[in-house]
This record gives sequence, C-alpha cells and structure tokens, in this order.
Amino acid sequence: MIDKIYCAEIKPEMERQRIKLAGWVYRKREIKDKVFIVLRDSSGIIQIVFKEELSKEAYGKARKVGIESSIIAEGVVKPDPRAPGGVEIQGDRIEVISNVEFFPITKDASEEFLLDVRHLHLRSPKVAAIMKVKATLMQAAREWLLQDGWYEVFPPIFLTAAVEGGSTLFKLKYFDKTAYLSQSAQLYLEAAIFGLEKVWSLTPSFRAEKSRTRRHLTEFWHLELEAAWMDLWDIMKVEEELVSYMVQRTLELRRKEVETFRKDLTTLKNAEPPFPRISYDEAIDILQSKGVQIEWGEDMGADEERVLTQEFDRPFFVYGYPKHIKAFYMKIDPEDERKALAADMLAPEGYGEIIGGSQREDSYEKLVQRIIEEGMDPKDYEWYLDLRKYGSVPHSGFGLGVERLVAWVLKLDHIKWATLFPRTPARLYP
RNA sequence: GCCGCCGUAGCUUAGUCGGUAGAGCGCGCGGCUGUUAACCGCGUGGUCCCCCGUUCGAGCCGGGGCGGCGGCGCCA
Repeated sequence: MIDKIYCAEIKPEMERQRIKLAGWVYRKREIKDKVFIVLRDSSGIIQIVFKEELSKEAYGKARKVGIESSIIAEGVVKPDPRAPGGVEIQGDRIEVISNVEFFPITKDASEEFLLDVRHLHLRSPKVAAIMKVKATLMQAAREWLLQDGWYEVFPPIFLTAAVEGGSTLFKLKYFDKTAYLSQSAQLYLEAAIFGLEKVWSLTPSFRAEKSRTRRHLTEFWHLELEAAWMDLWDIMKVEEELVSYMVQRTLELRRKEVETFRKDLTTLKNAEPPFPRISYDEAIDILQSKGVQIEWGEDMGADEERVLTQEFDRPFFVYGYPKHIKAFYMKIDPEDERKALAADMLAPEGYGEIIGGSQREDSYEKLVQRIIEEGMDPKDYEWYLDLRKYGSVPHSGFGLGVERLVAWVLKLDHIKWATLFPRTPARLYP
C-alpha cells in the first residue's frame, strides 16, 4: 500500500505541507502554462495545479493525461479561494499509472447508457455516495441486531420446488434434478428459531417476475428476521426499532451523502418509534374518503398505496389484511377469521412497502387447511409442516427490501440505482 | 401477461414536402495569465436497428420482425 492521504483529508490548515495523493483524473482543464487536474478517490475530490514554471516535466505529463487515468501525484497544500473547496495542491510530480485515451462516459450520458457501462459508472462520486449509505444502513442493522440478541444465520439459496406460487421462481438444472433460486429465506428461518429463537439473515432473493416498475428487481438483497414467542405486535415493535436505528445511525454517520440526494430530512428524522399503525379497514376508509375506487377485500395496488403514503410524514404500518390477499403461512386472526395477522411497513413520500411481515400459522391442522385452500399440495411442504408437529410455538417474522429502504432514504427515482449491478428482466449485463 | 413510447456518429440528438445526413459533447491539433462539466478556432467521426414492399429516388411512406424504455399486475 502506498503512503498517500485521501482527498477529503486535505484541509486549509495544512498549508505548505507536502503530500502524496493517488486516484483518478476526474476533470482536466488546460490554460496556457497550467493544467488543472481534479483528482478523485474514494473519499472525494481535490484540485491539483501543475504549473510549467514549477516543474516542466510534471506539467508536460499532466497535459497529456486523459480523463479517468490513474495517477499518483505529489505537491504542496495551498489554500486558494479560486479552487473548488478552497484548497488545492501545487503539483510538482506526477506518475501516470495507467493512461486513458478516452473515457466512454461523458456529460450527456442517458440513464440507459450509464447502466450499459455500469462497471465504469460505479466510479462516479454519486454512485459511491449511494453505496456508502447502503453500507452504513447495513452496518447499523448489524449493530442493532447484535445488541438486541439476534443470531445471524446463513440459509440456502438452492431450493426444491413449490414454495409460494412457483411461477415467480427461477428454475435451474441441479445435476439430474430441478432446483429453484430462493425468493425468501423465511421458511428456513422458521426452522432455525427452534434452536436459536431470534434469527436473521441477509441474502439475495430472486423473483422471476417481468415487473417493469421502479420498485422491482429480479435480484435484490433481503434482510429477514424470524423470532419464536413473538406475536404480530411484538414483531412490529422489532421492525420499527430496527428501521429507526438504521435510519438515525445513517443520518449520524452519512449526513453529507444523504443530503446530496435529499434536501428535506423530515421524514427520516421522524422515523422514531412508535410508527403510526392503521388497520387495513382504516386504510380502505382513508382511500375511499380520498375518492379512490376500492372495496373492502381488494388488495391495494401501487396507485392506492401511493395515495396512502402521502397521508404520512414517516414510515407507518398497515395491519390486518384480508387473508385471501396474503400468503398461506400467515396466521388467521382468531378474533376475525376473514383477516390475517399480517402487517406491512410502508415508507412515506410515495415509496410504499419496504417490509412485509406477519405472525406465522403455528397449528398443524390450520396450516394444512390453508395449503389446500390455496390449491397447493401439503406433500410439498412436509418438512415445513413438521415444524408444527414437534414443539410448535407462536412465532413471527418479516422481510425488508434493502434496496427499497435505500431508495426511500435517498429519494431515488428507481431502486436499480441502489444496487451495484441491477438485474431486471431485460438486464443481465454487465 | 396487458397498455403506451422510442431505435440516426463513442455519447446526447436535429432532420421541413420523399431529393447529396447536420449539430453539441468526446477525441486530435492550435490558441488563451487561475480554470470550475473552462472558453475560442480548425479537424475527426454514419450498417439512419433488421427484412420486405411502394417509388426514378426512402432516415422519412406501408407491412413484418428484433431490441430497449415507462407504467400496470405481482411483491421486498
């Protein structure tokens, strides 16, 4: 590792100090006997001036270097009001590690082109800022989970057939058998709670749906929690505490990056427990009062959800959905057989669902009945049903879409910007 | 699966009535006493997505195909 300092570490107080930098040429401007190079590294940018009078050799090399070339430069710190950021480097040495003739990304690139050259786009400070925020959100999640006593587990990604509507699963050859890519670790986490009680996992999930929306990817990162002895209300508390900690911690550690994407931090700052809780019934009432055409029993579509999220200035829960629009493994509300003990967490500002959670059906008989009702075969769920045969307990869990959370936190217009190499029905490369 | 839109230079695009395909950016050369995605001048660069048809002549009109984008459904 070379002995260099980061661009962001350079401060006006370091005047006259000699320093070494390594990074990439972000901008270059030539004026008569000077070359201005704005150098970029993972921390930020700094301007280096190469003057012919200071070093003819360095000046000559700097003149020839192309955008995005990798270089090592040396010089002296000099505060200057004309420099971006108020400080610059008077450069007298430059070593060109790898020169670039021409860099494909220029100022008029379309979003589509940027995705075509995503491997090169990743070096932009804006993308780096998103990835830093994503990393910090997950760091915060780990901090919270650790201090609250949750065990991280590592569930399988290869699955056998028939879990929750096979049409959304990616199919692949597994020697002489057929396997599917996991779309949720949930069933496996449910098995894990019998030994560990409170477990979580972070895995990729795959959905073979040709969804063309700003909140769907075919591959996304899924943070899932499952806990024994918790009912729906317990798990909702976990959800709001976790999300709140992730958001507040990120505001603390990554304020600068967050602010480059959103000016108004209100909804983030408001994300403190308790989050508002409204029932599905209340949600329908609100929508009907807003003139939305929706009847009790119908699922909320994207349009309805958007209207609802605009009624809130922080994340909120909708609980008590009709059972027929929810998954078979969710427990039926004993006080109202039409409903499932399910709750979604929706982000405000039009973002909508970031968490789907529920209390799970823990009775063997009822679960078998639900599987049959949904037109599925209990034989396909033998091991899962076993969990209800041998020491079944009340338990609950949820799944959080990591990219969806990032998209809301940074007010991104599409969750694909929250991932390194987005996978959509049409995009598998790069 | 359904609805809508779009394919012209490396990128972003203009292209009138069907008549030799134009610009900006990038890149190259030159200029400029401190630039801020610098600026100025000159130069460089085309399978007009593909096929078929109409026509003396198609980027433009007609038919078919392929690819992509936006939205819905599905969901995290």
